[in-house]
Amino acid sequence: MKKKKLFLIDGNSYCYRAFYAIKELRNSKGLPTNAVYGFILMLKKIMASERPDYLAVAFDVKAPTFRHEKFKGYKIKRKPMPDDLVSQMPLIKDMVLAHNIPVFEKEGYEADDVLATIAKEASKKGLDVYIVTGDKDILQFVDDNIKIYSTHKEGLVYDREKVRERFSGLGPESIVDLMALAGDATDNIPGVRGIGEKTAIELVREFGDIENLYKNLNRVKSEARKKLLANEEESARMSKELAMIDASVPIKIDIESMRVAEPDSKKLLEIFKELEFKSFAKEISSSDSGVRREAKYETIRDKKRFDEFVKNLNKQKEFVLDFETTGGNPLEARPLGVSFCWKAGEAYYVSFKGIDLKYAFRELKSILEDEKIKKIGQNIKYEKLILYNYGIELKGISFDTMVAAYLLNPSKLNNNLDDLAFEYLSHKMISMEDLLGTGKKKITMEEVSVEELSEYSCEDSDVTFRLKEILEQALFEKEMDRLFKDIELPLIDVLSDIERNGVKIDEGLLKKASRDAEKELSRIVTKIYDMAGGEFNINSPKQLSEILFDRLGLPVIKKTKTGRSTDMGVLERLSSVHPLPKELLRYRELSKLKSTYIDALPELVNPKTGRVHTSFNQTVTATGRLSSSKPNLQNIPVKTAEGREIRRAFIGEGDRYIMSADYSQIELRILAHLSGDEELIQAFEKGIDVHTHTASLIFNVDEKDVTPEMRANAKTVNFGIVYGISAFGLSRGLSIDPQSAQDFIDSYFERYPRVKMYMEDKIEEAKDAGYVTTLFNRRRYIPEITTGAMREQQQAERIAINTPVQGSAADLIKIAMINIHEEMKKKKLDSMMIMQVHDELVFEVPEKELEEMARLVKAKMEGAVKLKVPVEVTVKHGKTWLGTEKS
DNA sequence: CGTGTCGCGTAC
DNA sequence: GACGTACGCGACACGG
Repeated sequence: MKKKKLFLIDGNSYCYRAFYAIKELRNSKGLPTNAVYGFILMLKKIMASERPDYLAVAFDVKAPTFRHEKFKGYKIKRKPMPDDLVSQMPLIKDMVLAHNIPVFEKEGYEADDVLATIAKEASKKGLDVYIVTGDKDILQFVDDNIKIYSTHKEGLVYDREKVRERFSGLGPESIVDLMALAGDATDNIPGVRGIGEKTAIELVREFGDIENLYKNLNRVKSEARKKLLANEEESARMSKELAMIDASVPIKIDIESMRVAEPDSKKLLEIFKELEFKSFAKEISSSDSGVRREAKYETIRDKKRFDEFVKNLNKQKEFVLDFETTGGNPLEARPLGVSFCWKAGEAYYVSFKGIDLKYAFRELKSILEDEKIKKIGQNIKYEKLILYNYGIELKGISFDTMVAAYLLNPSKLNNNLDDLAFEYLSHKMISMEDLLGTGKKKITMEEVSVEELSEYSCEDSDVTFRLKEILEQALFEKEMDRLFKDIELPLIDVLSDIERNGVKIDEGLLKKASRDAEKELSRIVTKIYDMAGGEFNINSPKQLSEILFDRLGLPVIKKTKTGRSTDMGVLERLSSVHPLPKELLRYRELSKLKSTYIDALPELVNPKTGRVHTSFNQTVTATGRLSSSKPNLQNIPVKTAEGREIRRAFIGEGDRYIMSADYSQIELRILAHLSGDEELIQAFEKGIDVHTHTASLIFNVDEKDVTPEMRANAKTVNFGIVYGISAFGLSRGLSIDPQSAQDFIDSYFERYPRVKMYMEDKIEEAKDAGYVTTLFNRRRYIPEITTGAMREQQQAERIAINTPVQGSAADLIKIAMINIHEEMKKKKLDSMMIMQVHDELVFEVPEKELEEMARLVKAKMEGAVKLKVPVEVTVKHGKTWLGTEKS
């Protein structure tokens, strides 16, 4: 019979190894986790490759060991364990224990001693023992049954033979003498100064051990060597004792307890979730969380059962609904079925393969439009948009799990149901991949069997229902229930309307612009090739930098991660040395306009409505702003005259007008409010142009003497302040040296002292609480402010300054949107809200409503929140988004 | 041939 | 590297 294998792991050695092998890693709370992660990987690897029958881990105990007692001069030269590793040690021990692997620690002993003690015992019992460590001194214990498994070198296992090979013929019994002479830096054994491993091996081979060596010191050939040895005899003898491992540690050894067993998956899962090790967590948690195990799902496919179901649904106060569709864009997607849930573990799927869709919607309409029957969803805006297509207006939205999860942590990348289920319910959902397959065998939603789709959909609804309970409580505990109920939930209705409305695009104008741009681009391209001395791909920064810096020999101004920068700033500076960069700038400008706007916009016009319907995402930005995509309507050019022309293509339908309403200096006003700075508040109260005012303060001149250049500089400083200014950033913005920028900043803070205090307060707050908040208690966690490296901490400080300002502005405009939307409905206006661009709202307005809308919008925007400063809104209108005149 | 990353540039 | 927040284009590298 083959001998059973026992693996004994030196926990500390493993921890160090893991800590340095895995680059920095933290969970979202800022807790370092890299060593735990690495430890698990190594543990898994050894389990998989060596298949041990028994396993145990030993750790050093942070206390003076017998070695300290014995040798008062035994000074700790070893660097202390890094703080980020110290904090992980308990986690690692818990994790090991959760694997049902015993952990040994003994006060006054190091891990080596404990391991050796166990190894001797196990060896006696006839086990094949492997000690896993990076320490050299343990090699003294190698014998027929005990081998050392090195953590330093992959696959290196020391048996007797390997030890002899490594130390030129010397065996395990000579290790302590070798170390007595050569010492061991990693294990803090001094040895004899001036004697290295090579000399030590020679001496031990000749004299056997150091006792014999010192008896016969006169026989040492080299005089110099003799002197070294004589000088440090004491150190050598001490080193030998230090190197000797004590294999008689008084611990109880029960080999059977080390037998490899199944891990405690519940405990392990808890740890993995806390540390946010998603992949590990998924491995152990498949579908055992109870969601499906206890579930009763029903597929409704005939009319009789459906009619009964509708009666039942009508009795509910609140339920989840979730559509399965042919996918993607809600204006084009076709519903395949819909699931409902009003009780955990119970869900119903109505298949439109069995029930006629038109009939189903006719029956459901009154329920869906009943304000008093509450609706829950995961991204319920999607459900609302689907229903619009069938003339149903979903009312009574009471919860959205995606939005709720976003509020709880807006920095998270994903708030999809799979991730939320896993995070909050430890439930691994049926994935899209499970449903549709992958690669060549991939099918569409329509091809999925009704049974499978039903199971999938019911699970979604069920999970959404369960999530709601948890997220609702969490929002309440963090005092974000008002933000959720009063702002984010009502906003869903507003955003659905904006998206459905869309905006009319003048496709003819863009077609012509495209042809014009095409012509001009080809002219520029010819010129560029000519100047460059050949054709190349101008769009490729790599090829371009070869032309600029290699062929033309222009100076490299700035580097990127992967090469030499050719961005705008660089090209501008190069244009004084060579004519090519100027042409490139022109090319870049025009091709950007053409590819991103002129050609992209018409592609997104919905053929049914003749308009573009953007998606306004409510759960993307870390600050609380909205984002817009497909197309992004929030970055349509405005700075340059040529770019601004794009806005001419945004038009009203027929003879309707575009009306836009802008907050003036909203972020600076919010800064004035949040900081309470008298000087800044005064400036706004008096209606002074804030950039002129800042200029007069930092340049120390009368407001009437502020030159346009001074104002422009002050404007850049004002922006910088909001972004969490740094001398370097400002110097770049103003094209001046960092010292002069610092001078600007200093004089700014001198004149606006409370602004400076505000910034310091926010940084302090973020350090204390771990997060910052906005006017309406929107929260953003910034763990990097204490856990990060220098650079990250500085970035975190700027985030702490900027987020309350940017986020409060977002709160403000969201409130305005809700109030305007409500008022427009109440007054049954024919106008439509069609865009939001952070500090601007855009409407499509018939002529007869121009006046009323201008008044209404201005009043609601300015009055959204009462600040310590007046809020000003400028309303303009015109036939296009470009040609707007004051209303 | 699809996917992910990078450099770059647009907006507020 | 270097002042905040986004989205999206084209190029390119990578893995099937």
